[in-house]
Amino acid sequence: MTVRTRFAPSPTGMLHLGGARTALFNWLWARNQGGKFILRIEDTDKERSTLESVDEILASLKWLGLEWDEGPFFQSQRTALYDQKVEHLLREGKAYRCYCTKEELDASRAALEAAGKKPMYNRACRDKGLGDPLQPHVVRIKAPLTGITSFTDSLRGVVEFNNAELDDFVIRRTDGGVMYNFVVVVDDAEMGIAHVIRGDDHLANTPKQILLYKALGYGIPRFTHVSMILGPDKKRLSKRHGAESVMAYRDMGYLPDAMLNCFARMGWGFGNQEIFTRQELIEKFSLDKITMSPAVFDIAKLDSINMQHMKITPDAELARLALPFLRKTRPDATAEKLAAIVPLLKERSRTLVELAAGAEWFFTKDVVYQPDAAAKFLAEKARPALEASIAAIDAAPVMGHNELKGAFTDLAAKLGMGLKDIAQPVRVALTGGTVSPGIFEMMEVLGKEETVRRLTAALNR
RNA sequence: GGCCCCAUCGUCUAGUGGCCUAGGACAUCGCCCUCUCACGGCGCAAACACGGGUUCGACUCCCGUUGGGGCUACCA
Repeated sequence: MTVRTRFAPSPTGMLHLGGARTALFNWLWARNQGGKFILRIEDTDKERSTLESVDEILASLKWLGLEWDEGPFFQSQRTALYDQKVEHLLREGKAYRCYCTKEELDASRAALEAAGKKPMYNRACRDKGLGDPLQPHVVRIKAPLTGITSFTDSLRGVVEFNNAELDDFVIRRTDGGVMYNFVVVVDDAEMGIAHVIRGDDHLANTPKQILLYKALGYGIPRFTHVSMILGPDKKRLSKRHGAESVMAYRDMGYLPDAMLNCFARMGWGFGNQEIFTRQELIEKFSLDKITMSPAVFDIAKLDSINMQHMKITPDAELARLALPFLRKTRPDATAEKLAAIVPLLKERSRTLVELAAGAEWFFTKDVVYQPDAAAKFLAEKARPALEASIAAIDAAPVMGHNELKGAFTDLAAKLGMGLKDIAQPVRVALTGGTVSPGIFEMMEVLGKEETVRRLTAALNR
């Protein structure tokens, strides 16, 4: 039987890091097992669900490359199925209509709480018969009062809950809308999801869902509850912690594969390996190596992983990915030109944003000198070095960085100065700043004419 | 409050009773390389939350405490 997993976000906001990791684990397991990955949008909350969120979530998954095989299915379009299932439960006496008002419920709950008890529904309507379907009502599940509901989590083993803890929870609202715990069961069962992988915030919901699986006559799936991702303060990652949406990381210049690698390493390990390609992740992923304790997201680690991935990304591909960032300041830049200098940049950039920033010097026509840099390295005393550099380049038979370095080393010796006494003025002349790739590599890609032009301009400024 | 889950360096983790003098990675610090910044190389510092058991032997198993997280809605 083919493995079918699903990711079922509710469109009430952006796709955040935790959700993306859950999606990744589902996707990885499906891919690893040669199964199907299904996308389902849980938009049963009419109040909070938005179309913008749907678009954002879809775009995020696409950017990450977590392509789904079926869907997206929208629960808002499957109400007929849910109603049919609710009626079925009602007919079988496994659910009942409840006519209690909000006020009655609140009062009852408050009383229980005051008495130090769990604020559950008092089950006032449980044994009143089915009642009038035309009167405003909710439908509640008739949960067992005693006994134990247990299930096996593939990471934690058997987890047990006392049925006395379970409530006669609402499965359909007064307005006819169905509730999460109900639809998730109907859909997972109807969609053939035999393996539910989700956040462990759903662990305590699971017994309720088991009740429903049984009441509806469905087989119980295998559950794997993955721990949450926390912020630096060990609280669940949220807006407070700054960037939490996947798209924010795209905009900060991180690679999709690096994001996946980072997500995977939070809560999953494969020996001491740190860097995984997408393909390796698929091949090596297994549910039993998932860790149970929550992980704190560390952007410094992401930076490091991203740099590693940039190094293994082909230059042309990296240029294509970085181009949009560079275009913000250099609209005339092309991927071809950028690709030529990517080798000089990829080793010293943690993100595409840094890479694009590091490429500025190549695309500028007139070098803009940073005041401090110019004052320090383009002062009058730099004139001999600069003039000698121009002469050396003019005389250079080839503009290869190795040859140039040799020529400049000889030059420095002849002038009785260190290479750095020449290099820094040249660097500032070439780029306007003091931080850049190696000057000889830059000269090589700039070419003799442009190199001399920039050095001359610095001399005549 | 009740119920459930979790607990190894600052962070992510390896570790499934002896292989642990607890390994790796990131970050930090130091050194080397060096035309700047990085990369890279080498190195220092850094953890089994606590208390009881079980066992010849516990990071590993059990119980408790503490800490953190989650659920407890006509949210998902």
